[in-house]
Amino acid sequence: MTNSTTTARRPTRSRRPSHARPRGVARRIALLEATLELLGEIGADALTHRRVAEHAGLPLASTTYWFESKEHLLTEALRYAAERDTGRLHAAADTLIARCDQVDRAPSAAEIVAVVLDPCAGDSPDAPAAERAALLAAYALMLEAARRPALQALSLQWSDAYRDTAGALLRRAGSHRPADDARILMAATDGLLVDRLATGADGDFEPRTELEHLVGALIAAGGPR
Amino acid sequence: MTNSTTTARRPTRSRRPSHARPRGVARRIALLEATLELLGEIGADALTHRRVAEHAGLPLASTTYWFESKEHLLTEALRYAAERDTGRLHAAADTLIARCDQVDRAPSAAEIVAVVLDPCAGDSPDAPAAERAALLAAYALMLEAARRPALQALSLQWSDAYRDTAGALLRRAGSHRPADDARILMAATDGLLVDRLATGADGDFEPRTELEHLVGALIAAGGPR
DNA sequence: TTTACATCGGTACGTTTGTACCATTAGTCC
DNA sequence: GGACTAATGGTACAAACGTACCGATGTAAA
Repeated sequence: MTNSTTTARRPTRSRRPSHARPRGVARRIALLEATLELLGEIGADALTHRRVAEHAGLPLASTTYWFESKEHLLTEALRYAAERDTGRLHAAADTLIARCDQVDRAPSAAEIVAVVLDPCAGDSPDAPAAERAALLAAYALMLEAARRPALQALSLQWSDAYRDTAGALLRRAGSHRPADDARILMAATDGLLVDRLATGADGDFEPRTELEHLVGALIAAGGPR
Repeated sequence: MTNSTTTARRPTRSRRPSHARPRGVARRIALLEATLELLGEIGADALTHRRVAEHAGLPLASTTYWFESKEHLLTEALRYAAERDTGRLHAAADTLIARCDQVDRAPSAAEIVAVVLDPCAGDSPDAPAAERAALLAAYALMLEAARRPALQALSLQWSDAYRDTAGALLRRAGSHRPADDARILMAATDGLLVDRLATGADGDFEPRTELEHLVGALIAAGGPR
């Protein structure tokens, strides 16, 4: 809401203890998850301390106790989301690589796309809604990052991690320029998913199919030539 | 800000005259442009009536005179942006098609990418900053669209227009599945541009080059086979 | 010239916001 | 078990918000 310099009554003591206790850490995480869920459900401009606290089932003051400001809360939420997602991505990629190494074969386009799409798919029972919210939250934070240097560094890391992983898979699949191809694949993935959310075109096309075609085209390109 | 049901003092008479006068229309457009610029510069959650009015050099009341609510303002801003951009895109595409028809040749990958990238590039003197803001505004509205049906219909139109135009160009360039390829091209474009903004990786890669490679790969795919 | 309505800008109102404050309670270490 | 600090939750406040209101002013049709 940008209530910039409201009520500077005192020199703003620096909350944040040096030795957090387990229960406190759990609360902190609950707040981060509530932030991400709300970011996806109601959007960035409707996100308030009060709503985050309510969604997490915690008192209002817990938000400012664990995060110095709203900006700080957003930054930490992005960091949290990035770490969780890159973790999932790496795990999926490692599984695929192991499976391929076992029988000494290259990963197929479908397998690569499945890995890239995996962190979004989630494994919770209510996947569709959660997936939707997670995606929207991630993209909202990306947009915020364009304006805030602190977030920018985080999304650069996130983006690099995705690209490295996808690049490794593409190289094994025979891509002649894995780094570039990975960048294109990630960009197309994001674009397709956002388009689907923004237009509500749920049945009109299947990102997975489109991406498999793309991966096939990228790998084929530059090969025979 | 979501000040939902504030001050319902009276039955809210329905502003908006039936016959708008030229000066009024100009003001309305000034407000829409201010909205888009601010959306790109400061983000959705910092966008307020007051800031829009100030940015447009108009009194606060003009915002609520011309737009019933903040939601309405956002909706109209998206409509305005979509119309302006698809207009530019069509113009660029028509020019290219005419040029190709004259000497009976197919458009090159570079030319197609130039058309697709054109509406973003703008022609104003301060292109970089303006382009940046326009892009951010567009993507912010896309994200909003995922939650509001009114915006969803608009972004579907926007997306379709882009896809039709790009598809027509790709077909002429020899694509065997122009509709799908166009969708991928648009998605990759959006993804690359957003990534560049979000990560601040300004010199690390050139979307234009990446996209030209992509178009080449898409056209080649399915051809010889 | 009158009439009707579009437009304008200043202002007011009640709500919601971000954040500070502070009296407690609950762990943890000596 | 006393002392220290982390953690908690209720409350307070001023700023900023969305939006309503209204008298003044412009302008096209009658």
